[in-house]
Amino acid sequence: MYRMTAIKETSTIQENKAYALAQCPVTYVMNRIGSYWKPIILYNLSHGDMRYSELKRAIPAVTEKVLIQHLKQLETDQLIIRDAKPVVPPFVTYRLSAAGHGLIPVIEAMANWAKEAAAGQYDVGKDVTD
Amino acid sequence: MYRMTAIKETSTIQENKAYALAQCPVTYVMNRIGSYWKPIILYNLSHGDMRYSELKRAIPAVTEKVLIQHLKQLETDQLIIRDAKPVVPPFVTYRLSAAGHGLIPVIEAMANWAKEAAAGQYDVGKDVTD
DNA sequence: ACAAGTACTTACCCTATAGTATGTATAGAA
DNA sequence: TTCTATACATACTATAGGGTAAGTACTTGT
Repeated sequence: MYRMTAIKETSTIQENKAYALAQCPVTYVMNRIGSYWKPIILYNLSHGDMRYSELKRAIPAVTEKVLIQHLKQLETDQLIIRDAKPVVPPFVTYRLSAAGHGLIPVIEAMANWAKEAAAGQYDVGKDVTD
Repeated sequence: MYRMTAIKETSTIQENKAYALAQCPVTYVMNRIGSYWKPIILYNLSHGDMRYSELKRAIPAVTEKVLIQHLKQLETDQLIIRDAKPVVPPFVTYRLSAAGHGLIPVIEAMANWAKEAAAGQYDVGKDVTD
């Protein structure tokens, strides 16, 4: 059998992931907001509280199942806070928690990069010399 | 049949995604670095050029197939540059492109948040099981 | 009476991604 | 000669996540 690194011989992938997480701070972040939709949801909430239906309309490409699924996960991960008023029809708002607010610089940096890219700042062929 | 919103009646999901992309800058970013491993790869490259084998050792949790797959994709997306010296054994280095460098603030913001969270600044991770 | 709006839930399916395990070319070292 | 290292490639499988469609509870408006 081919000789591999020690960690692959003795550990499962989950254990490898735990190891990588301790070594790399970005890995830690990806385990929190590493899905496709989560940063998009957080981006929308960064402008202020939103009702469930507002989020739905703001992100029409996401299905209801996936949206609610991610909202639940974000709530469990303490990144957002769900506020449900006991009325009919339901009135539920979502907002960023303290930890969620802490992610705004990440989201802002993403938005900035997208705007720079859209403005053609990173054109094909450009290289970096440092 | 249940009455749905206009966009769902007339558009495919791909079209919905394209629509969301035009509306939301974060969506644009997620289409570039939206996988689990890409930000982790970029984080490693942000400290300097790396050979393929160095990346492999730096991120032991990722399999070779997935690593090379993402490197190819990042290269296609103009975020990294592959440099292969015509020697045996092969000597291939990867480095950030201009656009890749532009993403460093995003990666840095992620790393910062992780460090703050690890320092207990957001009181998360205590009652959350990953 | 019945549709409409709200915030979900659930069952089922399907595909994209990830993981496993192997193979390949080349040349110098042992 | 066989081994090792490099930087991949590839076939095959597994699973997690996402998509579709429909249902639920409750009340106000027509």
